[in-house]
Formats: sequence, structure tokens, C-alpha cells
Amino acid sequence: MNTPPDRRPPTLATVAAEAGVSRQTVSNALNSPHLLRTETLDRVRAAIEMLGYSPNRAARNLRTRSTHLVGLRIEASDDLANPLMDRFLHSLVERCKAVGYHVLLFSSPPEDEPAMLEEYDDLLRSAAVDAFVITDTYRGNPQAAWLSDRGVPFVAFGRPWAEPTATHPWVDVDGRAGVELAVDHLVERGHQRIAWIGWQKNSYLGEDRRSGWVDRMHEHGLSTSRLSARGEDSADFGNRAAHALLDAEAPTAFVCVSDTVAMGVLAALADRGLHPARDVAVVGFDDSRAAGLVTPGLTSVRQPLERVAAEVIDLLHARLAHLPTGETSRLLAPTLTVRGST
Amino acid sequence: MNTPPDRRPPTLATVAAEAGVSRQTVSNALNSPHLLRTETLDRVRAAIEMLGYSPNRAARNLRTRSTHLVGLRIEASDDLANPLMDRFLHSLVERCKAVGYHVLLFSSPPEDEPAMLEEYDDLLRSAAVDAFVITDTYRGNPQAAWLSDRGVPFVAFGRPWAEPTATHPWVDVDGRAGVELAVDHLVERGHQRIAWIGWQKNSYLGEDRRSGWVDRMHEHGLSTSRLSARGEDSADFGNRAAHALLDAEAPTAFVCVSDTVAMGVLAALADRGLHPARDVAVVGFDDSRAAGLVTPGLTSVRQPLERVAAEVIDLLHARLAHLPTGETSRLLAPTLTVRGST
DNA sequence: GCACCGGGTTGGATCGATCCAGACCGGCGC
DNA sequence: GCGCCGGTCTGGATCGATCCAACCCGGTGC
Repeated sequence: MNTPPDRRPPTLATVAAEAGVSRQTVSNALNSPHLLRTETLDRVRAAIEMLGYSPNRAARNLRTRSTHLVGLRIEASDDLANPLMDRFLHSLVERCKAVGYHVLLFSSPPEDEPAMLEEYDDLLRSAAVDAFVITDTYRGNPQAAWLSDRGVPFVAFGRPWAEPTATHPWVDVDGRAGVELAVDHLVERGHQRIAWIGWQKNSYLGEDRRSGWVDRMHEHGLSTSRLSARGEDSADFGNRAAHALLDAEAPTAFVCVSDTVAMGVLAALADRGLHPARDVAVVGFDDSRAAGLVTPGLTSVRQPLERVAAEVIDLLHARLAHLPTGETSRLLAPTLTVRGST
Repeated sequence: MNTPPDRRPPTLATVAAEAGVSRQTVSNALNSPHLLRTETLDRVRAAIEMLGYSPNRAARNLRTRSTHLVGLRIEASDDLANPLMDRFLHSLVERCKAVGYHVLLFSSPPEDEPAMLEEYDDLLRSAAVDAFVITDTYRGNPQAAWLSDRGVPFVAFGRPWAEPTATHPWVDVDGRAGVELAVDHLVERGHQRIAWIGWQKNSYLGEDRRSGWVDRMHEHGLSTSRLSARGEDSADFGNRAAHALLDAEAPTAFVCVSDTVAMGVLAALADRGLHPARDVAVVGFDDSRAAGLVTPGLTSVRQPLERVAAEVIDLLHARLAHLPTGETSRLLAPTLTVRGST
């Protein structure tokens, strides 16, 4: 034996030799243990344990034509969905682990659709991933149609707003219901003049949330007339809109389409020497970190991102494992995190 | 030809047949194009283009024993490093792409060291990744030693505080220098009584940042006596510490170890009817989203996470590609983002 | 006693790209 | 004309797990 010590990790064959069985038997011990006599199974398992063996993924991937990897494109940091991403991502990874998958991240230049699809295509053609999770359906969704066309398994976080006829599986949060919670909460506290500050009319997400305000106000017999404003997603816009509404209509509460906007509203109250909650109530949307850090605390609608991630992966897993799938889309209800601002 | 249409993607052999060459020649066209006559190369490339061929990753991984995947453990959301994570992560992914890698995410139960190492071990033994990036060296770093022992390539974001003798490559941000920037900035604005609000003494990170304040104050001939407080990383602690310091020592400026703490200081100013900047200046650390959203804007030390990620990947790439490496650790200087609070 | 059955096991072929040893070929020097 | 050379190209073996067809063998039914 003058060969140098073997630095290579053990393989199926190593284990088979150690346990005194064939490779196939070891493979069965791992993948179909019920086929083995318990005594044999124990012996194989002992050998695996002793050698610290794990099946080589590359070999398995090659043979089974599946990698157990799920691709996820992450976007540039200035994207509006981003503050939510870390919570979502963590849950996604966690859930993947539970069903035996891992998450592979990739990126593509922002605002460059062909380049983006090229990235998806590369990963697909090189068989680097089994499936995708897509997260940016709020503003058109070329990938969804593109992936559907090719029969690639994927699940979307977000409804196919722009293409209601799309049939791919998706999971989304019911923004409208979240805003309804906020309105109910404010009505309970005695508010009647409740204003809405939202995004531009071309935002599906923004209009969905707004409809929760409109409908619920009417159900409570309250007027929405002249009590709303629309603009971009910035604290500055929230500030200006709040001042304008306070001057014109003297609302006693604001429901905002996002925490970003709500932070601007809080600033407007401070400008006027008004006290959040005591004088004017404010509710945000997203339950961002800033909502918890700001002075009296900002009441905010919280998206159940942990559940979204779990549902996304469960749908994907069902598809990949050819399990029977019931509904292929799920709309989850958010909750309200109450803080000092109401 | 009564076989069904071939649904399988093209392979090397397909391309070789199409171009009228052997498989090896196609492989060379991809990996060592200089070996081919230009005419042959063109023909092969045309065939690749025509068939839309990409090499199968699993097969390549198996043969070359490398996956071109980098593992990154992500932590539970309530972790203090998390708000920074999305910026870092995005840059990491971007940079990986530039050098031909992808990022594979995994997780492990928090506070469970054996389970965590088990995750690293699994990925290693199954040859799922080539290397790791580790990000949580601020509080001991069992993985670093563990990985070093096994000769696994990895780069850390964060110095090995607890083990100064460790020799693995790392990249970190010079927190002390960041605080020095903050102190200089405040001195320029005429402040002399500049207070420090930091973390507990057992935090390496916190004490490093604090030393920037101590040293710079002394270099400016200013006293630090009784002008500092230490506690946990919360807005509430920041608030209490600010009140206590304002009562006892009447500082005109605060430098805080984090934005979270700084938000509490801003709240304390509001409690007392003091105006940020005009009455008392405040500087935070991390340049978090909240710093930009809060009312007058919070001046904050910004970590160059994009550069950190790039350096991390470059070091890793050098190691994996057996390139000559110069220094194996880099300390990067942060910058100061000036906003309304100073 | 023989065919049959099915759980357990076996060796060989396979997935697709790469490594390796050797073949081929036109050009050059003797 | 022969041998050598460097630049190209070729077929076969290989990476490690899984698929597949066949085999072994004790037990059962007739």
C-alpha cells in the first residue's frame, strides 16, 4: 500500500464494500429503505455513519435530471419590494429546507427585460435549477408568461394583475383586506374622517389597497369624498399630501398605502405640532423596521410573509413531486400591528 | 423516424454532430478556444448558437468536482446584522455573476451551533458548494475555525475578533474610522460636548466603534469624561440614555453605535421639544432605510457593503482559481451620509 | 419434484462533460 | 523519400449515483 492516503470522500462503492453489499443495495437503503431486510439496512446504515458518507449531488443531479434547487431573482436594492425581501427570503429558505430544496440566487441588470429572460434561460438550459420563484408580478410579469410557455415549474408571489387569464400558481396577500382591518380599527377608535394616501392610479397594488378603504368606509356609512390623495412612494409625497388634506378636509386619521408614505405623514403632524394618535391617527402598510423604530411607533398592516413563503414552496413542491394539487393560488389575509400612532 | 420528437436539450454530442467535429473539439471550443483553428471555432460556435446549447451543469460539476456555487447561511430575521443584509446580498450575487458563480442560500436553527455546523458539513460532504461566505464573526465564529480545519475555502465578512491569530481571509468595515468621520463632522460644525451612546462592553464591534470616538475626541483636545453610555441595541435604550446624558452633562451632539439607538435619541429630543441639528445634533450608524425616512433625516455612517461584497468574492475567486493572492484581508473605510439631524 | 413467485441482490449501462493517450496531417530538414 | 514536429482532432475512459434486466433463493402450490 504505497498509495497516498485517499483524500476523496467516500462514494456509494466505498460504502457498499464496507457493508459487504452491492452499490444498488446502498442506493436502495437511501432511496427505498423498505426494499431491504432490516438486518441489511442496519448494516448499510452503520457503514454510512462510519464513513460519514453523503451522496454526491452532482452525480445524483446528472442521473435524475433534477438539482433540487429553486432559482430566485433578486432585484436592485432601491426596489420598493425590497424591505420585505429579507423576511420573505428567510422563510423561503427555511421552508425549502423542510422539503429538501435549496435556494439559488441570481440577478440581472434592472430595467432590461431581454437580459433578465436570458438569465432565466441560461439557468434552465444548463439545468442548474428545477424551478423558479418569481416575486415581481406587481408590474406586468413577462417571466410568468415566458416560463409558462416553456412548461417550466414556477410559483409567483403576487397575482398576475396585468393578465387575469394567466393560470399559473401564485400566492398573494390580500391588500384590500389589510386596509379594511385598518379602517375598522380606526372606526372602533371613534374616527370618522379617515383619509387615504396612496400610489398612482396605474398601480394595481395601490388601487387594490385603496378599494379596501373605499368599500369599508362606505360600509360604515362614511364618506370618502375628497379624502384621498395619490402620488409616488416617498415620505416627501406623504408629507405634502397630509398637509394638503389637513388644510382642506381636517381628517382625524390617515390610512397610507405604505410605511414610507406614512412616515411622511408623521413628519407633517410633527411640523404642525400635532401629536400622533392623540390628535391624528396614522396607519401604514408593510410593518417595516422603521415602523417599530419611529417615535410613538407606527401602526401598520403586516403581510404574513412567512406563510406566503411556505405556501409558495408547498405549491412548488407539489408540482415537482407530482403530488395532487388542489387550488393553485392562495390569497392570504394580513394582520394589523397596532402601535402608538393610533 | 417514428421516435417521438426529442424533448431533451442538446448535448455536446448533438453539437459535435451538427458541426461535424468530435465532442472534445466542442469542449475545447468552450473551455480552451485558443486550441482551435478559427474556422473550426466559428463552425462550432454557429452550431452552438443554432441549437441553443448550454453545457449541462450537473455533468460538468461531476467531472470537474466543482459546482461554482458559493454557500451563504442566512440568519433569523431578528438578527441585528439583518437590515444590512439585503444590500450586501444583492452585491454579493451581482459580483458572483461577474466571476461565474452563483449563491446558494441555506439556514439553520438559531442558537444551535451543532445544527449549524451540521448544515455546513452536509453541503460539503455532498459537494453541493465549492466555498462559503460567512457573515457572523462579530460574536465568536465557530464556523471559521471549523472550516479552516477542514481546508474548505471561505471568506468572512467581519474580522475574527475573538481569535486574533486566525489566518483566514476576511473583509471588514473600519467602524472606528466611521465614528471618527462622525466626530470630525460634528467638530467642524462647532460641537465640543459630543456624547457617545454604544453597546455593552463585551461587544467587539461596539468597542471598536467607541474607540473611534474616544481617540478622535482626544485628538481634538476634547474631553470624553462622563459623556458616554452603554446598553443594548434598542431605540428604548437610546431614548433613556439620551435623557440621562442631557440631564447630567448637556451634550450638544450624540454619536450613536447604530441607527436603532439613534432613533431613540431623536425621540428623546422630541420629548423635550428640542430640534435635531438646530439644538442637538445626532449621528447614527448603518445608514438604514429608517435613517432616510425619519423626519429631518438622520446623518449616519454608511458601510460600503457593495465594496465589501466585491472584495469578498474577489478573494474567494482568487483562492478557488488558484490565482496569486496578495493580502488576504481588507479593511474598508465607511463614509458619512449627512442628513437633517446635523 | 418442479414450476412459480417475489423479495433481495447483482453487474452493467447510463446521464453529459471532461481528461487522456494517441492518431492524423501538412510542413520542414536531411 | 523518410522522419520529425507542432498543431488539431479523435475515441475511449472517467466522475458517482441511479436505472435496468437478470439472477439467486427460500417458500408455496400442485
